[in-house]
Amino acid sequence: MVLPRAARTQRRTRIQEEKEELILEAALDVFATHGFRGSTIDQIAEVAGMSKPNLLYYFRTKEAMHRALIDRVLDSWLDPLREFDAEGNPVSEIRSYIRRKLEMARDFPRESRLFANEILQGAPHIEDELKGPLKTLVDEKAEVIRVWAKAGKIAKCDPYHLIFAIWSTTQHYADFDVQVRGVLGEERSGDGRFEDAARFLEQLFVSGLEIKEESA
Amino acid sequence: MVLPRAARTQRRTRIQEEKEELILEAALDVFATHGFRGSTIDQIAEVAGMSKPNLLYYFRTKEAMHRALIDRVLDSWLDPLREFDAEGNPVSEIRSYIRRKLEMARDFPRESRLFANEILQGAPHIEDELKGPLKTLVDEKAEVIRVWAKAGKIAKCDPYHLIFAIWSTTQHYADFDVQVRGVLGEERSGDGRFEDAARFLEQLFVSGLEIKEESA
DNA sequence: TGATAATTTGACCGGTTGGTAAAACATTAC
DNA sequence: GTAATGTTTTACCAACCGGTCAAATTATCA
Repeated sequence: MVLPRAARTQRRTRIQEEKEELILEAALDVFATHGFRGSTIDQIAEVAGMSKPNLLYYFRTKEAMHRALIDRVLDSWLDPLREFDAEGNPVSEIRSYIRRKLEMARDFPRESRLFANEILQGAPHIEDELKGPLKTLVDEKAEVIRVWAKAGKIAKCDPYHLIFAIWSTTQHYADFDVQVRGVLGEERSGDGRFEDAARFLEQLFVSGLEIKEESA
Repeated sequence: MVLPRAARTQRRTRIQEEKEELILEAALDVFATHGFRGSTIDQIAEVAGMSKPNLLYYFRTKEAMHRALIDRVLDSWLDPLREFDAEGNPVSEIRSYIRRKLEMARDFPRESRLFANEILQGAPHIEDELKGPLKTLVDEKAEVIRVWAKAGKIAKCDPYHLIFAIWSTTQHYADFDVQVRGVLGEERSGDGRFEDAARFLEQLFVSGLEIKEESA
């Protein structure tokens, strides 16, 4: 008997495990480059190498696929920010946060674009996550930064906008990759651009947040 | 007699002028929030308040509409960078470039999202512009920055990545607006966030590019 | 005013879209 | 091995998509 996916309560088959993995991998490809509305189930099915109805056997709707993908990716996407350590040295914490975010942009550009597409289009599917878990996490880390600034360990600045700046500058290399490579030209479009970016951004943020001795 | 749009060689009617304006306005709305593939002609027609065939009387295809929009917007989008003055004071040039870009993010978020969508999805319609006029302009301004750095007027840095950083941090407030407002919360989602952002970014880039006296 | 050209509309078309039904096929448990 | 369950496919549907057509309507101007 064929049970609708949602009704299957527990115990997933080996095949289920494998195929769902395969599908989400394909879905990431497609959603990341075309956004939700611009993607078609047929397209995902083709990338996954299976028929559309077969795909719909594992995820009953396009929405369900997208949901599953977001859920899986969002968590790991926030890991670098979670690792941000209140006890650590402020400058090196910020420096390594930048580096980690840049590594993610380099190694997981599709994940970055998945969110970028989603947020650009008004975040219709992840509004709750934005205002919930994400906001909570950012609030927490912003407080850490605020305390650092107050204690005179880094320059006074708005911690939220600092976080936004780190997000935008690093994710830029994933989301706007075509533009970056287009502008840099063929010669500079190798992986070296990430090292150059890391060097520049670390310099920018580290000197940019240094304490200015106004009254010593 | 009804002439196909492309065959009309010159002399546009008042109505043509008005309607084309109306359509491009509506198209900007729709393309900016859904991307090219995610947008439908019906949708644009509805926003423009006219029937689909009527809309197609002015622009014969969806592509033509998108093309016209890109052409109209791209030029003005690059104005702030063009104003970047080699003769001016480096710090104040950079500062006012940031401010102008931030003003555009505030006043023309749809235009920003139109490009963001396009580039995010691989820039299928503007690849030539990226590698042509845009690259040329950036090359030119990057050279200006390089000379400034060489002359010791600002810190040594990769000018291309500096430009990318300014683009990404400022456009972030247009492209990722939902996220920014979600994270800042209701209280801080007023227009004040742009002033806060301006203050932070000017501080970041100005101190970040200050000369460090290593050997005086 | 009337002729002429410009604009607008409703009906329509072939292809694509998200999704379904049912039967064929494969796998597993006993 | 066989029965039960899990998986895949073929055929299909209604809604939507980009776009066409011809007729109806409106604006322009001699």
